[in-house]
Amino acid sequence: MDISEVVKRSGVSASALRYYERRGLIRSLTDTGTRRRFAPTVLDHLALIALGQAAGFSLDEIRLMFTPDGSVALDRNMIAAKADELERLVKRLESMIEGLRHAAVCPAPRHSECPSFQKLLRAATSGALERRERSGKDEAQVSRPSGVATIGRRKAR
Amino acid sequence: MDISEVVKRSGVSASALRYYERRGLIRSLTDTGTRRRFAPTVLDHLALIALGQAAGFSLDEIRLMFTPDGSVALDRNMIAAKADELERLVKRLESMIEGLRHAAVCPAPRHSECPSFQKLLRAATSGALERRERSGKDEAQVSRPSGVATIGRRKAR
DNA sequence: ATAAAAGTTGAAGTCAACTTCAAGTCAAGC
DNA sequence: GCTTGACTTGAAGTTGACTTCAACTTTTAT
Repeated sequence: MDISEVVKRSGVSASALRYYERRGLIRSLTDTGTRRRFAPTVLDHLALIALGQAAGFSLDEIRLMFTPDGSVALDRNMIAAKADELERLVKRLESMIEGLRHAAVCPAPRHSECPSFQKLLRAATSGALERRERSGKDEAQVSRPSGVATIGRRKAR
Repeated sequence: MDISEVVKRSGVSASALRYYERRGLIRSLTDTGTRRRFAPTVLDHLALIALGQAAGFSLDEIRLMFTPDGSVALDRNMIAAKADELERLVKRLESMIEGLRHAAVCPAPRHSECPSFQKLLRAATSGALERRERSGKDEAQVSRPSGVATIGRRKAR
């Protein structure tokens, strides 16, 4: 398959494919300068990459999921750790959702006077809640996507 | 309070405080060149900023939560929309966790032969799962934090 | 045969939220 | 009065995952 075929079938952009190749996540059968040709298995690889990203793995971590010959070899401890991590994240998000929903209907004239809101604030500042990141521009949908909190404190220094 | 006092009490770094001030999220009583003095209410502001960040709002969005005079004025529709968004995210994360847990114990010699894993892959590639971001270095904990998927497709353009 | 479309490369740009740096200012203790 | 140490500023650097650009080369269609 040529690159445009892979783009069509995978939904991954050509520049991302080239980037993945440079980073060692996928391979193509190519002499430099000529056009890339991909084996059909690249689609499976891209699927695993997408899965890994959705689960919160970095590209470096995802690369470890492939053996040098290109087959899949998941580190089960790594996977389980990520699942645990996601679970903790979900718990925090759930209390966050509850708090936000309350804030949206709270009858108190000022949120600073509402006990539930105070509790939310304390949960956000003390304890485990931390930085988050967010993506760039999105398209013409009404509701905008966003990123989500990470766990764990950053070092001051 | 001077800046070091705010750093101590809030846990927010001095450079972040200056950054927030430049971005218009907090205010200080200062003639340029001299040292910043913060009113005690800055701590409440910082708490709200931390909450907003944990919920996935950008700094620009968080700025909208403050009126020009510095009091809090939450847009309830915005809050409710964010709660909905987090809820969708949680649902996706939950199926992701389930899939990961399965992958970690799956008896199939190759994941590509496991039907549950196939299903996970399909869920990750087709449909709503998208890019994610992740934070920088973290401290000496065993398990590493990470970011999480966002919703919504980016334009090919 | 040739023009346009599609592909190639390395380098630089993007985004958000900060951090780090360099160079200078100010304040407090001895 | 002078050395620290805390603070100030604007500018530039960081991170991850890409995208965009400029300048070419290669196919494909006419």
